[in-house]
Amino acid sequence: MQQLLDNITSIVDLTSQEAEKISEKFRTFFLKRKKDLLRGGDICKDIAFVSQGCVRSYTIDENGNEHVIQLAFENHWISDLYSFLSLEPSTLFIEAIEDSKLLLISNELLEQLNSEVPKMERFFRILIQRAYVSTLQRLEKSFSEPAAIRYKALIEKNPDLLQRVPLIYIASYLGITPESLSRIRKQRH
Amino acid sequence: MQQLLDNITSIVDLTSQEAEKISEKFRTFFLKRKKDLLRGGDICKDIAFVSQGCVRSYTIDENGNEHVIQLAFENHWISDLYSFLSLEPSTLFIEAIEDSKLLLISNELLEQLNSEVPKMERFFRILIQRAYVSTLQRLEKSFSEPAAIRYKALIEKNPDLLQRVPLIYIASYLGITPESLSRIRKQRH
DNA sequence: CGCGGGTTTGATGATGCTCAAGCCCGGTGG
DNA sequence: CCACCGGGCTTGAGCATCATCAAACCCGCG
Repeated sequence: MQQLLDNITSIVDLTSQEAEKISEKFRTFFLKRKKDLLRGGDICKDIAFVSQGCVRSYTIDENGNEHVIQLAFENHWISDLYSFLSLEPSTLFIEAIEDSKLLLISNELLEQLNSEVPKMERFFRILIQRAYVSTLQRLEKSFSEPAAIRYKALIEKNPDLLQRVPLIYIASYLGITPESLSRIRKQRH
Repeated sequence: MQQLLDNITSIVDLTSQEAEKISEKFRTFFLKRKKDLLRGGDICKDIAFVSQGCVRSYTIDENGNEHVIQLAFENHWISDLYSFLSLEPSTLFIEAIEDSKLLLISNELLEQLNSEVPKMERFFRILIQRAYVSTLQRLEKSFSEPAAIRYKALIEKNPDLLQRVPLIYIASYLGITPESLSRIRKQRH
């Protein structure tokens, strides 16, 4: 739980009372490898902070192909924001890649928290801003750079990805097939 | 200015005092076709609400190719959020496609506004959330669907695009070249 | 009238996909 | 303890999509 508070205070300051109010709204949840936190079609009732482990979100398109939207290691957040906020059925699946420990907060408790600790509104705004900016960059790179370069950049920025995430998910995150990634990896060095 | 307030109250309620405080922080700015609001390398000092006209943001990659990031008509917002919030030099250009009327708010005035009218924090959080979600969908579609289908969907959702935005920018927004878009348009009907 | 931006057309090639097959290896059950 | 899965990864052949380069076209506007 301290880990969560550290994550929040890296963006906004908290008094100990505020920290207390935050802590009591989150609940711990253990998710085994390959198990779902969210299934497409369900309503996404929680936002998750990854305390330990590794989690991915993905969609399944009309042809039945998976597309990894997000990869979240420790100290990152994951959710289907659209469903969480609109209360519409989700189009995303969220699944553990490793046995993971999550801290969850529900929609209702987040509403409460936002009114009790207005700073949290700011915190989440900044969190979402960063996610938005990085998604725009990801989009732009996917238009301007071939997959080989995006792969190299991804691994350099995140070396433990290779140890912890199967290549099929890395390929999907990059928007290519496992076969293409395999061929990319074979080239050069 | 009423247009701006309408846009805000479509998401959060405002008292007339709050509306007043908001109005006085924005300034009107006319931007001629082909003129820049922001140049890459500069710091993005304002967020813009498009009151009339049409504006685009784009990057220029290492090879000198432009990539349209955003297209904003009336009642939409545009900025380089990354630069605006971090005060780092921008990587984006923002340019008018049509003669446009913008309402601008600077970083400092927005800070003030956020503290005077805390609802604005909420408003912008929701605005950014929506932008984030739609960018994620755009990314996923660009991985899962060929350009021809994305083009069709874009035009159906936004028919006046064809009247108002040159095809080169539409192509770029879709992540393809003008030549490819031309060929897509030639096929089927 | 001619310039120039936007669009089209054609030829060729790169990137990445599909389908099919095989390999490697860790886990499970007999 | 071994045999046999089965998931993850690789390899190959052929193909779709889209890019590149070069040229021509169209048309509004100075």
